[in-house]
Order: sequence, then C-alpha cells, then structure tokens
Amino acid sequence: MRHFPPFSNTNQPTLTKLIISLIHSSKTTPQLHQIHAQIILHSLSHNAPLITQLISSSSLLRSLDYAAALFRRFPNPNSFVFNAFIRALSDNAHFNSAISHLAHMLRRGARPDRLTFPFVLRSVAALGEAGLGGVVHGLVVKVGVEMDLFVRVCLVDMYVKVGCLVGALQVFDESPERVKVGSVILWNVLINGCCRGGELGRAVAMFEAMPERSSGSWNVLIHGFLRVGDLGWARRFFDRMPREMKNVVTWTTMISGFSQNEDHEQGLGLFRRMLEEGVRPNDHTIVSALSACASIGALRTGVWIHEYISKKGLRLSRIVGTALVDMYAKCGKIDSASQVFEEVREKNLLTWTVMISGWATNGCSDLALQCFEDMRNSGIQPDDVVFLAILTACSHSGMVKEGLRLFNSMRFDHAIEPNVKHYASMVDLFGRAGQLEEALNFIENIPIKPDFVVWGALFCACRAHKNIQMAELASEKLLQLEPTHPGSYIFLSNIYAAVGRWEDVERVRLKMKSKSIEKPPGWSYIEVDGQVHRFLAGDKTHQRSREIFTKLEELTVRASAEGYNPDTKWVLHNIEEEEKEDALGSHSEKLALAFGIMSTPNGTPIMIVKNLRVCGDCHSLMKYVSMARDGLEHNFARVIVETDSVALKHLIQQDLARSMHRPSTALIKDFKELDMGCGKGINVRTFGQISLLPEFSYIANTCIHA
DNA sequence: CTAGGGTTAG
Repeated sequence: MRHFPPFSNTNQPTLTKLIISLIHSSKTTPQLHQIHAQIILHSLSHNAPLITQLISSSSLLRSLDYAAALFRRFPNPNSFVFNAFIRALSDNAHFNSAISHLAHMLRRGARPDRLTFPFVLRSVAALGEAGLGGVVHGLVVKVGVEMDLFVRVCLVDMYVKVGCLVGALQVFDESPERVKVGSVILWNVLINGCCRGGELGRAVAMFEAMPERSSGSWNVLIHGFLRVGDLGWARRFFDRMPREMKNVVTWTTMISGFSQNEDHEQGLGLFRRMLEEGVRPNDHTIVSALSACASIGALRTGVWIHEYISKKGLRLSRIVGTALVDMYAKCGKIDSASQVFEEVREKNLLTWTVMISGWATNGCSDLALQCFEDMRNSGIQPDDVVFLAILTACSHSGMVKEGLRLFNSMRFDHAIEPNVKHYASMVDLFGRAGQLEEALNFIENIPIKPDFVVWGALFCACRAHKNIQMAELASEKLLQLEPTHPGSYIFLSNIYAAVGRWEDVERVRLKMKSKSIEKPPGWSYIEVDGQVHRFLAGDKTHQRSREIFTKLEELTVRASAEGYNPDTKWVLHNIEEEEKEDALGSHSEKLALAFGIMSTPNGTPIMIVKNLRVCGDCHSLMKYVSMARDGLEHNFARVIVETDSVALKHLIQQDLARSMHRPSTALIKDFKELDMGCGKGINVRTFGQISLLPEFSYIANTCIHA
C-alpha cells in the first residue's frame, strides 16, 4: 500500500467508506498502522466509525495492545467505539476489563445498546459470575433492550454458562411467541443449557417441541449425549439426522465425542465415513482424528491423515501441526514428530510442550532438555505443564541434580507454584535414583497433602531398591488414601512377594478378597491394515477366533521350547483367574498379538494393550513381543501398553525405559530374555512414557528394529 | 443519516 488514492477531492462520507473497506481488507497490523497514519494525515482521527473499525480489526489480528491504544487516544468515545473495544476485550479473554468498561461507559455518558450487552454477557458467562449476571440483566431491562433477540440469546446463554438453568428457562419463557417461533437459535441455546445442566430428558423434549430444526439443534443435542457418555443415544440421533443436515461440526462432534469416551476406533471409523460422504474436514476434525490415533497408537491411520493433509495442500496450521507432533510422539515415531515440529511455524507453548514431553517419554532426555532451552531462547515463558514434562525427563534418566535445579528455578525464576504432580515427580526423581531418604524427607516437607500418586512413587522406588520398611509405610498411606483401589493391595503384596514373605502375600490377598475388590479386566487392541481389533481375555467373539487360538497355541509351544517360563514372583496371585487365563492361554494381549502375526506376515503389527492391571502381564507381554518379531520377516513389532495402574507404570518404566538409558549395564531380567530372543544384528530399542497423573493414560512403546 | 452480531466441535 504505497499509494493512497487521491483523497483531496473526495467528499468525507465517501472517503470514510473507502478507508473502512481498506481496513477490512487488511491482513496484518502494520497495514493497519499505515492506514492509521493516513487517517491522521487527513485529520480524520476523531472520526468514530474509522476508529471503531480500526479497533475491531486490530482485535481480530490479535493486537489488543494497539486496540487499547486507539481506544485511549480517542477523546470522547461514543457507544460505537465503546462497543468495539468491549468486544475486543471479550474476544481476547479480558473478561473483567470488558465488564468494567460497561461501568466506564455509563460514567462517561455513552449509552449502552443492544450491541453492548452481548459481549458483556459473554464475559460474565466466561467468568461464571452468576451475581454479576443478574446485575447486567437488570441493566439490560433498564436500558430497554431486553426484547432484542441478540441480547436474549446472550442472556439465555449467560444463565446457562453460569449454571443457572432456571434463569435461562425464565428468559426463554418470557420471550414473545413470535420470537420463539422465528428463532431456532434461541431454542438451540436453551437445549444446550439443558444438556449442560444434565437435564437430557428436558433437552430432548424441547428438541422435539421446537417449530423447526437446523443443523445446530441436532449438533447441540448429540453433543449433549456425548458429553454425558451416552454414545447410544448420540448415535441414534445422529442416524436420525437427515444426511444434508450433517455438516463438519456434526461429524467432528461425533468423532471427538466417541474418542473422548474411549471409543477411538469408532471415532476413526466416523472420520473415514465422513470423507466418503464428501464432507470436507477442517482443523477441528483433523485434530480430533489425530488425537484418536495418538490414544490407540494407530500410527498407520495417523500417517494416512498426515498424507491427506499434504495431498489436499492444506496449510499445516499450528494446531494441526501440534496434534501431528503429539500423534507421532505417542505412537513412538519420535523422528517424524521432530520433523513435523520443525515444519510448524509460529510454535506456541503447547507445540513446545508436546515436543518436549515427546522427547522425554521416548527416552531422549537430553533432547528434551535441549528443546526446553530452545523454547526459552525463542522467548516463550514456560508454565507448570512444561515443567512437569521436563522433570519427567530428568527422573527417567537419573538426572537428580538437574531435576532439582529445574524444580527450584520453576519456583524462584518463574514464580510457578508447584502442584501435587510436580511433587510426585520429584519423589520419583529421588526414588528412582535410590535416594529413598531424600524422597521421604521431601514428602514430609511439601506444603500440600501428598496424594496417592506421591506415595505410589515412593512405594515403587522402595520396591525397586528393596526397602521393605519404607515400602510398608508407603503402602499403609496408600491403603488409607484409596481403600478400594486394587493397586493398594497389589503394591503391598508385591513387596512381600519380593522378599519371599508368602504368608503375608496370602494375607493381603485374602483381605482384598474379603472386601471383594477385583481388578477390572484388561483389554488389548491391535491395528491390522489400518483397522483396529479389540480383545478381552479369553475372548471368542472375534470372527476368526478359531484361527487365532490355533496360532496362539503354536506360539505358546514355541515359547516354551525356547525356555519361556513366566516369572510370577511379582504378581498378585488371583489364582482362579490366572489359572483360567493360563489354561486358555488367552490373555488379551496374546490374542491380539496372535491375530496380528497371522494377519500381517509381512507387515507391522502394532499392538496396544489397554487398561493393563496385573504386573505379570508385562513380563509375558515382552516375551510375546520378541515372538512377534520372530514371526515377522521384517523383524519389527510395536507394542503400546496403556494402563492406569501406578504399579505397572513404574514396573514397565523401570524394566523398559530405564534399560534404554543404560543399555550396557544391569539389563533387567525381562530384557535379557528379550535380547536373547532377538538374536544377532537386532537392535533392541525401548522407550516408555510415564505420566504420574492418574487421569493421563500411560503408553510404553517397544520397538524392535532390524 | 452511519459502522458492529448470537448457538453447536473442550
């Protein structure tokens, strides 16, 4: 924009219109600066419409500081200027400020109108301030704009979001009939409110009663069912929804909803169907699909989505890029993750966090630390989550000093108050390194109440370093904190088993039984030709069940011929169940792997063991991985273990992830076996991801490369 | 006299 059109002989209204259209077409803040300069040159800086437009455009371009400067310099802002600025504040999450500018507006004698309240109400909703909501509602009535549809919609929405369904219903009921009939959106907002308030029955009733329905109504209701985990009803309404009404939002809602309810396969199935039906995915869709891939380790599907993005020439946005990095990292393809990471322009904190924890969980602690340094050098301020990732990297690789340094730097250099997860990570850091006294001392000095995970970390360290007194102390705490958690008993039993106190093992087992605490069954997934199959222990429901069992028998025979003897020392014996499973030889992971081997003689079985609960499974699992490798021409198998068992996390982490860092020393027993099974020229590589957060899933990948 | 807009995919 070197040359401005000759303005001298243009009259003012035309000029204003011209400049407004120029502001509209601006794509960057510097362009706005140029236009602003011209506005000043033409003595138009008191022109309210122009400044209004400049404020909203700079807000759109994320330059709130500039918008604020424009607002402050404007001598007597009228309601237009105020409205634009309040909206800018609300759009940029400055909710308190947005609300206080309404008061400011009243003091300055600018009259709020039907376009002021929506953004103030949105801010109130975001803050969840029910009391403030009532005050603003009062003002709406006082100013006399409560019959405006836009305002009403925002009022209802506000009441919904501050958790006041009664208020929302009241505003809706008070709305004149013509408004209710004419406005689908008012219904949608209220149906959404009923869903959020957990009143699904009411939501359906309103849905059936409304005069006409557009896509949004269906989407809101389907989303409501998905949010409460009712996949069945979500599906029923989705199927009932007319085909031409299903838009990107509908499909994305379904994909991410199914995935968030742990049905990642159906989520991905829906994604495929969506493409078949010719609906174009957007960033939201891609991210949901990728996150489903990451959860179940569906690498092939993930790669396919990556190829789809490239093929369609879609720009690798920051959010999609971040999702891709995460997917590759969680599927164990850390080199691909790193490659994509380099391609992402304008990385933000999340992008860096994903990459850093990717390095950390894939066993590359020094690269994680390096990445953290790079992030700081690029001027991005770390938060509590990055620190958790980086502390994990330290504890995985035995860098106690570095971990302690970072922990202190977090508090003193960055003023980030550690939370319970950081404390757990520190206990893990000391404990893993064998500094048990330091770990215990640390727990005793933390300012908040240590939770199950903190004591669990100490316990696992005690077990690893065979300190039975401290282990008993820890497991006592665990039992106090979670008396019904099977893990509490398994912990205690394990430590007794480790030192051969079998009568104590039995005592714990009986105690557990008398309280009828049981471990829930584990299940396994395996991806074959991009299709994910799921198995339970002893599962005979698979179409090719007979073949699978035959294959499994063949593998079992071979395993024992190779001298495979399950080491049950670490297992909490649930005799009946174990015997049953062993007799059938049908642990879920064995079934899955047998199926994988028989289905992909030349391919890459990727197996996912889900919700694994018993420590011993890990052992047999490793054996089967090595067998899978034997059974494959390509000498490559991948196993992903997902569990919420703290004990198992630590076992796998110690047995697998650790040995990666010290490949030459102290290979754990499982590992020796695995190593032998692999034979010459095979490079065994393992990596584990540990999360100390119980709500996070745990994934350990094992790769055996030729 | 005039500029500016709402719900649903975390």
